[in-house]
Amino acid sequence: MIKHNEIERENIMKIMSIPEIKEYLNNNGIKPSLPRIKIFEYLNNYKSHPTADEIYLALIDELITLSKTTVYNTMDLFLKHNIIIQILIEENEIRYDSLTSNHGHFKCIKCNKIYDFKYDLADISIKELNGFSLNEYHTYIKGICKNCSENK
Amino acid sequence: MIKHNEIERENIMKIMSIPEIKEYLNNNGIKPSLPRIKIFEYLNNYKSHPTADEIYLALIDELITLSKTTVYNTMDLFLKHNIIIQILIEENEIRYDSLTSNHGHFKCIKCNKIYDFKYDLADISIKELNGFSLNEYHTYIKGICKNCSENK
DNA sequence: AATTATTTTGTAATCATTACATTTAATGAA
DNA sequence: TTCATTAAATGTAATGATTACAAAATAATT
Ligand SMILES: [Mn+2]
Ligand SMILES: [Mn+2]
Ligand SMILES: [Zn+2]
Ligand SMILES: [Zn+2]
Repeated sequence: MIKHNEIERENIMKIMSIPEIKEYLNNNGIKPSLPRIKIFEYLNNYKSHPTADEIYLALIDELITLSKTTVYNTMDLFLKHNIIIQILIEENEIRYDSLTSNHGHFKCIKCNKIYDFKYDLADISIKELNGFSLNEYHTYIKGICKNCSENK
Repeated sequence: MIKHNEIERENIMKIMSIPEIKEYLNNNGIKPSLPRIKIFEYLNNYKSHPTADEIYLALIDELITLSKTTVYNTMDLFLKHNIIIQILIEENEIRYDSLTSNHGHFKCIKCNKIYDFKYDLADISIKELNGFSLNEYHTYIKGICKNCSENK
């Protein structure tokens, strides 16, 4: 179970080939079964931050025996091995992201697309949190994306 | 329906008396019925950022006919009139906050307490979001609070 | 091949939230 | 005050995402 370094983490969002995904899962202690590979591929190589249901619907045509339970099980497994994170933006829906390094999300309320952005909350000193130990940062912003503003 | 200014907003988190809550609801176009007053009082004067269920359980002894539906209806009404916000920290649970001005939340993973902190994301320029219009900022941090660290 | 462990699946249960229809309370003419 | 109208609160049932659980399929090991 090799620990990945920062440079490798930065690369996670790059599109990965099937052999690369296999190796990545192996390196993180996950046996790369077909559903796991395909689910990770979809998560990592497709632009969106999908829900479990979206993953299921995207893959069911190809993996015709896939069950939703498998998607949920796989998400739990990926979470346990820290190769994905959950993101909460709308109530009652969990989205998943294979980019695990700290970054923010922007959700456009017109086209519903979720954009990543870099930022570091550690830059800001928060006096109310002196003496606290901060482990996980989450930030999301809602608004209207550039594309939707222009195409009025 | 009077528009409140910044100074008034800053005061929201201050503990409010029943007559003050009545006036506040009236000023925001909400008829101050007993359940509404009590729910807002609990939300505003009690430290926590409760779920609908926590509000219900906290008030049912006093308002013995209160229904959970009323709590949800009231939350929707308060949201529509912008006197509360929703906060999402854990999956599948919606919490509510009567402090509507932009601020962050810290959730301690030991004692589960949720702390407020001030900060302004607008201070940070995010180059990926040039040309986007940003409407709502949400930030939460998870970790261990000072109190829980000290009482090891 | 037979045995054992792992992975995947289908079905049923859970639980927060929502929908809806009914009851209760408040308002406001007559 | 009484009657009619509107608003508020309630109880019950439905929804829908997630989880629990046990069986079936697959892979690994002997
Ligand atoms: Mn992301
Ligand atoms: Mn708060
Ligand atoms: Zn958009
Ligand atoms: Zn604590």
